Amino acid sequence: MTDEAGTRGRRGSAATIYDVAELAGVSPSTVSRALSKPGRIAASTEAKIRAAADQLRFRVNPMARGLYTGRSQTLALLVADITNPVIFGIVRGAEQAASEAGYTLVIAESQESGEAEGEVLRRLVPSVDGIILATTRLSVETMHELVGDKPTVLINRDVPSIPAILPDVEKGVSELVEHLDGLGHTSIAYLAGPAASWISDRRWERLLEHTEKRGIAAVEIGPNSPTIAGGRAAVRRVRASRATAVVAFNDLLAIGLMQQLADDGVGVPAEISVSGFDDIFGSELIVPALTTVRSQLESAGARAARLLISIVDDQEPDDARHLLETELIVRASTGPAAAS
Amino acid sequence: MTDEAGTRGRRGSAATIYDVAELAGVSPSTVSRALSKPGRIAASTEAKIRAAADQLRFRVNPMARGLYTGRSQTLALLVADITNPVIFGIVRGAEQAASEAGYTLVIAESQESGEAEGEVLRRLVPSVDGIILATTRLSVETMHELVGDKPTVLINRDVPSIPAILPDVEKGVSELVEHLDGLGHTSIAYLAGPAASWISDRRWERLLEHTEKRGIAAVEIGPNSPTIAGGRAAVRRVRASRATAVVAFNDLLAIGLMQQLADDGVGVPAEISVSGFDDIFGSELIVPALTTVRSQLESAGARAARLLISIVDDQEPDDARHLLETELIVRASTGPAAAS
DNA sequence: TTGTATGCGTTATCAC
DNA sequence: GTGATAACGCATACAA
Repeated sequence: MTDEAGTRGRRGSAATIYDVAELAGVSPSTVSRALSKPGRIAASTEAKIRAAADQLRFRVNPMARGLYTGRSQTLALLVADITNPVIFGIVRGAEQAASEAGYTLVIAESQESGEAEGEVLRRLVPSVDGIILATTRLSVETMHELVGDKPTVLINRDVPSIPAILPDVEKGVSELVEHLDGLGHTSIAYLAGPAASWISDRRWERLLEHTEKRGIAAVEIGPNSPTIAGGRAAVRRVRASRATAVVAFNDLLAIGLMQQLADDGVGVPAEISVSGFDDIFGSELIVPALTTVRSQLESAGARAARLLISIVDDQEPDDARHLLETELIVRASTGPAAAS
Repeated sequence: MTDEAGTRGRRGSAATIYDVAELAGVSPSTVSRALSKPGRIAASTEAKIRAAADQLRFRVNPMARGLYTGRSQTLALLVADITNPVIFGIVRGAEQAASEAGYTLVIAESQESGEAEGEVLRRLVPSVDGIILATTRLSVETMHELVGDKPTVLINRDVPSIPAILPDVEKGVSELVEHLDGLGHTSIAYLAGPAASWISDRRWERLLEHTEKRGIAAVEIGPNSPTIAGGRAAVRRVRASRATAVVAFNDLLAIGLMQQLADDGVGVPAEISVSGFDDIFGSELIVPALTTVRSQLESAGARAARLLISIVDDQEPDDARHLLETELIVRASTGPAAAS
């Protein structure tokens, strides 16, 4: 057993099936079969081939395989902002599901910019087998133009004819409104997300529905950048609205708002109640801890990846358009309405 | 100008340079040249070719190109835990630097497990041009065996003969010890990170150096899982040590410790001072806000990517082993030593 | 400047 | 069960 397993083909390049074939004394096509299919080959020669492959440290060249098969075993996940904690769950879930199925996940970020998103997508599309678009800002036409007929799954956005993983906004929002109603609030301000955010519109719609039903006043303030800075910037309009409770599009906005309120000496929840969406890392750290509507982001990522893979592999997509449950997490940032 | 730009080669597959060549009335190699090189071709034919390519929505097949060139224009970044906020900066910096240089970044996670890390790496290595290993747990031998001669850059770990981006622990730690000394602390506990963490050892070493110099007692407690749960679990040993100040390996540990101390009714910083490393999102949200040593993680990611690309492209690696500055951020979790 | 021929490493189709 | 051969799409060496 020679120690120099690095006896590669020529130069310093990696071993190919030709090298393995030569060492094992068989033909290259037999090597290919032995390493792809399990038992469609004589056990003895398969053993020889495996030994030779090990000795040469053979690894199949993904590009050669991909050129022939037309598949890269790679999926793309496009998100607006990697540093937004909401994304974690999605990323981790998608990454795990992808790698369990033997796929590699490429994560790309559009930096909250529609143009950048198009650019990134254009570059990525040719080299992946499928695409997950999380909270995209793209118009429907642009989306279709860019992805073409490449399998695509959406997260947090509903476009006809494109499979999607969507939250069941309904349950969480109804619980939230019920909670605020129970605390005596009669006027709620909704701090909206970005202008093109499908999910922000859905949240607002549901909120409006439930406040109407309960005879609570509701006003939409926005659009806002879905960041801490965005929340801080919105404080003036929030206070001007005289609402006794704020529902922010996401936790980042809510946290920014609370920080600025604290700086301004406004008590939360004594003078104004604040709540958000997503239950990000940090929401239970802040003081007062944030009341929020949690979505199952981790399953969203995993489900999106599994759904995409089933489409790519031409299987029966079993759980398309299944909704993700949401639930209210009550913490300390919401309290009884201030007597006005 | 026909509207059906989708007139592809055969079936529904994408257009190739052959299709473009036919439409433009030139040879495939001319198409290849026109689209790779800028001006090494007659302007008139180049225009024709571009028009044809646009009409057919031609996109070069990355696998065909890669098969020939041996390059995938892809880099891998391996991290222990995507959901750890420390990683954000690294990921974002690396992603930006990579995509600026025309590279795609694949982010993979080892879930804090050495075995998983090896597995992931084994799968990724053949399909990327280079690798960034952030806070790896792998042994030096395993690392060499897995990456082979593939260009590699380390973050937060120093291994002879492998380029690395390292923090200058010195400055931050000396400032921290000086700060604690100034507050009258005479006994410090270091809450260590995982057993195989190079960076945890460096922090402890430096800490020891500076406490010795100042005549302060120091004790290492650990190893600990670098998570909130790890911090909570360590509280008993921390209190048993009777140290008046704790320096945690990272902010997550520090936060967990503070949460458990709060649950136990121990005042921070009144009874014990707590500090961490990294200045993650959440550290200024918690109450009391966490005193911490910040590293420039975003530049670490970007620098690692740029360094790796310069190696892959065979350029002069200009800033190898340049250290990243660290600085102390004083917040509310550290205060005067309790009278014992 | 442009066209022709060849090879990158793999898989699938066809003989044997 | 195994070997020869063509094809995947692109980029280069060489010829024209």
